[in-house]
Amino acid sequence: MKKSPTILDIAREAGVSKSTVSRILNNAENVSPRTRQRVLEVMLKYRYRPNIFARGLGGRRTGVVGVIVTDITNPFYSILVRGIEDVCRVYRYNIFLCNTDGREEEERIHIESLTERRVDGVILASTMLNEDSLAGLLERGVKVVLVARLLEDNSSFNYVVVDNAMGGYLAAKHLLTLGHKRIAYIAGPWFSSPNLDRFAGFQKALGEIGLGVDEKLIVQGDFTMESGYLAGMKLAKSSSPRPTAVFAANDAMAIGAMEAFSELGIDVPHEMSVIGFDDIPLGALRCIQLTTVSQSIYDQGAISGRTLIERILEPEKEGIQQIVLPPKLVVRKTCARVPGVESRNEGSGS
Amino acid sequence: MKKSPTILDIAREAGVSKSTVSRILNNAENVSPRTRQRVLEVMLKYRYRPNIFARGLGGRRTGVVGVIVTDITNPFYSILVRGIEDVCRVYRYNIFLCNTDGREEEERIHIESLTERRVDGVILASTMLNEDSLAGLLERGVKVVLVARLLEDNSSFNYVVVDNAMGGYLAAKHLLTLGHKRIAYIAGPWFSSPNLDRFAGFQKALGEIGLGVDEKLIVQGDFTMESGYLAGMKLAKSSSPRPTAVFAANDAMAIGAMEAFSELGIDVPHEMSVIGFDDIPLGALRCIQLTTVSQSIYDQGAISGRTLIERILEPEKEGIQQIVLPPKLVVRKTCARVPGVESRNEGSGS
DNA sequence: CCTTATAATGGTAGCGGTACCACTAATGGA
DNA sequence: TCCATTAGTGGTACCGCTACCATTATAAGG
Repeated sequence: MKKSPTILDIAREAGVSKSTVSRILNNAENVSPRTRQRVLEVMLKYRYRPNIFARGLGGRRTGVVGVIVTDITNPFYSILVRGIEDVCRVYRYNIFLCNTDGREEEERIHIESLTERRVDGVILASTMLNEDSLAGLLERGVKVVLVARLLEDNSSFNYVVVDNAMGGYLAAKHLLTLGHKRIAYIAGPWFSSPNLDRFAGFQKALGEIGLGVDEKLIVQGDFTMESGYLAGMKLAKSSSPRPTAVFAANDAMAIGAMEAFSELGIDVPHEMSVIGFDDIPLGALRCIQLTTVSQSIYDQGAISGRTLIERILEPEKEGIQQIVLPPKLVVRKTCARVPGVESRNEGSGS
Repeated sequence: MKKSPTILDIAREAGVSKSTVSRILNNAENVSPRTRQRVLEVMLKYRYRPNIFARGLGGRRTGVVGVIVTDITNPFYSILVRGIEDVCRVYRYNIFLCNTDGREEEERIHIESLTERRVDGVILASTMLNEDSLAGLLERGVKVVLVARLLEDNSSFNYVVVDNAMGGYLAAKHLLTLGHKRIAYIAGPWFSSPNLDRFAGFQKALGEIGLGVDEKLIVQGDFTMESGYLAGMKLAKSSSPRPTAVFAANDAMAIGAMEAFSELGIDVPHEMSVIGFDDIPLGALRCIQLTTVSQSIYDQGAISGRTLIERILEPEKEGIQQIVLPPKLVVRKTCARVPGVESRNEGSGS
């Protein structure tokens, strides 16, 4: 293993001083074209790359950000990360990828490690958020952007989210318009702000026509397809009378539930309407055709990446950026009108 | 923004020298328990974290590896990366994630950037591989592991792959056993070693019973679902007589093709058998039930991660590790016997 | 021709650690 | 009692780079 050449090696070989080479590395103006040319040739010859650790020692920016997600295997996160990576690449930023599996402890460890590695910023998309860790980051001047989740007190954080309450409202409204009254909710964890907000929107829509949420029709999930499957099973078997529609807090759970219904021979949409949230590509498959509330996942990633890098590159702009994107209803084929109900939004039908 | 405390701040506060603090940081033996205790308290109080750049200057290991994939959005890669991340976490290694979209140029840039950041190793899973970039890595002592792809001359590289030729053979054999004769192949890019090998295995199986591959039944794809869809369309419309079965070089393309067949009203499996390769979770959905050749993606990630870190941590072990995993046929519901053909593997049937 | 401004370069002190050597005080053996 | 040993420290020279100041060469102005 050859030792990497240093700035001194290059300087000697080119017959100049370290300073001159350093100037060229940093694109400084005051170097004669001839010297620059000669030094560049030597650099090329030795495949010289400046030692980033030596550079970083000066306390300048490191050109690295951390991205913390729950599980990259989940298409939601992989698309989000892709959006982030694409903008980072433009700015020549590298990203550290961290999976937490929703465990607060893992998240703490990752944040510590990222701090230690002196990242310029962190994008947080994981389910749990430990406010103490975040405080530590801010204290050290590390820029932070929350994406697709909120904290109780967001006042001091940059964030990018969809209007989850509105999304939940849209979903519920769609089902209500189709005449559904007994609507189940497959929930995500209750410490998750998207779940909370989607549920709030759902509840609001029901409330508007004087309907309450039946607690027996709320089934707990954790945003995974498996949990959706289990929830679907539970809903189909134990609740009587059976709900005519299900609003799942995300697409993965909606699809999981549909797996269960399919297994039990319950026809979607005619015996059971299903609506999800996220609009992951999977839902668009012909054999699924999931009606859902769309949030542009990639865009959220890209926007959060841009927000973060702007904050890093222009720290003098102190303003906090808080972006709320509008969700959109995507009607496909998993929701149908309740049999025997006229096309009215309200009223006692049946 | 507070300036981070340095080792000197801690030393002063604790009334000792830099050296002593450094010893404690590195768990050296010769420090009295009382001093250690006192210094640790000061560290805790100031939330001291050693500056990794200063540490790295000494030319020691950085605790970071790069992972280069084609597209993290592709479930194959996200599962692979997850496997890698999980073992890296155990060793407290961080990973830089890089997407290339299959572009050689992007890959070159990423490798350069990783070199600059002095990663200890790189795991390459991207479609293109630029041998010059690799040479640069090896030259600098950066450990390299190829995963799920090979080079023409692999002699000097660590790698982890499945036996793709065997997988292709298995797939073809399965279709032949069901009586298929006209079997189409939806190909990946031909510079991709998995595609090449899978095709070779496919060809071999056909050859064994005296069948050749009909060039008109080879349709070009690029491993994406969209390309599979297009290939399926082309196959269904233009080839006459239509093939009775399709072997797609990966699951994504197989599912894409099934989308096309579904759109055209071609029944899978009764009018068209489909077999894929990879065994991504999506294929196990009830509405897909794709018969496929399984390679344990997660394990390949985990094994390549372990291989890499072992190479990094024990550089004295010079041996090169080359691991070939066996593929496994997973029979689900997208392949059926050719109508009107008896249960014979060979012969002129019909 | 000398002075002064300017462009191009060299020299060197950090940045925050680690490694290694030097020193001190206490301990033990002769 | 004295010297050798050793555990526990402190001191300092790097690591490779940047920032800043000093120096030299060159050109312009009087």
